[in-house]
Amino acid sequence: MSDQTLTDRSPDSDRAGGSAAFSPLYQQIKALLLQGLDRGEWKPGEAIPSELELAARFQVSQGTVRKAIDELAAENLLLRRQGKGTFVATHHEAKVRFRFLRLTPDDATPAVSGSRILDVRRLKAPADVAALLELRSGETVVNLRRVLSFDDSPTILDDIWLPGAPFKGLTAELLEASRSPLYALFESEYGVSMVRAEEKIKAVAADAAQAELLAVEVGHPLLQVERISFTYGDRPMELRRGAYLTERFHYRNSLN
Amino acid sequence: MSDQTLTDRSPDSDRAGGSAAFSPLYQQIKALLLQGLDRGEWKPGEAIPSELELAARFQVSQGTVRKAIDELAAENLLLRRQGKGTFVATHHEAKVRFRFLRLTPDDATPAVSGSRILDVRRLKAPADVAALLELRSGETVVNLRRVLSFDDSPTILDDIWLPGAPFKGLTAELLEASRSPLYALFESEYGVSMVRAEEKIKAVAADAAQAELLAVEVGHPLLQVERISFTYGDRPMELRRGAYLTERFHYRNSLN
DNA sequence: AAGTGGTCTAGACCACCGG
DNA sequence: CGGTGGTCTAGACCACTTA
Repeated sequence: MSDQTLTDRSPDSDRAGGSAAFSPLYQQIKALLLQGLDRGEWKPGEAIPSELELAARFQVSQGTVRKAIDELAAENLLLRRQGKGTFVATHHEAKVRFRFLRLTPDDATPAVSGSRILDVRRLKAPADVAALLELRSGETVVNLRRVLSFDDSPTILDDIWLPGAPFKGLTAELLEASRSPLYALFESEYGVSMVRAEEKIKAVAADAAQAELLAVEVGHPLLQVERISFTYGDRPMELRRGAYLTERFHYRNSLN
Repeated sequence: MSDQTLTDRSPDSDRAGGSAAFSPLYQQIKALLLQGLDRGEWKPGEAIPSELELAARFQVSQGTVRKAIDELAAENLLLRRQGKGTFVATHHEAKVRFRFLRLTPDDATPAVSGSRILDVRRLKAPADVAALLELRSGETVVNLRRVLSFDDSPTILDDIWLPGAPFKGLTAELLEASRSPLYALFESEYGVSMVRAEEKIKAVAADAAQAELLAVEVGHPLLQVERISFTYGDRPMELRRGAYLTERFHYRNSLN
């Protein structure tokens, strides 16, 4: 957060000029904060500077900084805590986990969960994966497959693809040693913060491989969830293809 | 919007008292606006009074009204249009329709859609339906079933339950005569605005009835979507059980 | 008591829309 | 041109946390 290149707002500049694209000050502040987050100036879980300090730094009023932070907080990139400060969102919290895992038990019984890694491989990205992750075809990716169980019954089959460069040194051992959720691991081990995701959902019939791993017959209906997760600059950083068993679980969603 | 019962904010009142629940002024304004919307003071598509007028009416500053409206706009109850005014959200708009229908063609080809009403009945609410619609068991409900087709292939099977009282006089003829989406009809004919919904999604196997209507074999995987829609006071006003064919469509979702 | 975010005000000015 | 929402400021005061 060194150089601050706010658009000149004197009467002769863009604001009064008319034709140039008009960008409010608070949007420029927001962009600067985003840059700071992206380059890791403040790490997940840490506090960013106070509103007054940022206002002084950017030479604007507290209200303008406030509006920028408001938007970032609404997007769940920042977390405000009255009396304490404003903090960078992190996946190292129980409540945040259900923001991305929408599968919920039909009855509210909390379930014991377990993860079993099937394999972790590095390979050249298949064309479809490369396209979705915005990689050049032939670039290295990490492919990770696992089974998630609840109360000892296998429920989720995940086929996860990650760009190779940011995830150097990701091994099965490392994954098995970690007890935190995957996105928390990505955050603390690789500095990759997942901020937003898009999902496409279908109902499909289980193929032979899926049927065996989930202990159902071939043809059994499965919820197929394809997710692309993004970091700060809307840069795709994970492709995840999941197959969910939905006998005792459902995918919940809110429409606003 | 007649009586305005804002909490006294003098030094001796709740704000300084300490123990009473503290509610910011703008939240009280928001609640008043919500009341006005609920009682139909301003109809969907109409403009609400300007910020300055509301500020004068409620004896607060424009900024405070603004913050109340900001939240209602964020929840999609109101729509701000610079230079024109603030409008009550309505389902009579193409863009709003895809806020509740999350099924999207895999390739972006726009599809011609058609609706066929199977039947419309009035009956005493089954126990599960009554519970979800927060009705006393035995109260009358309207049950409506239909098939939605895209490009002439049946794709969505809807089983819709509505509380009988607000939807008096709903008939198959009326539905078939209308070319607007269901929620738009509810709005203009029955004064019921759907504002928010919760969905629970599973993958299931088609039963005999579903298989025939959707022209697939029994056992074919279907996306089963149970939706409860709410009006202004978070009052449930529709239970919808849908079965979606997802060969050429998918359910899209964004995780923030 | 000091420092943080949260509320509220009053006023100025800008961007956009319509007559 | 007047009216609308949108931005920005400066300042006061409140609520909450920590020490």
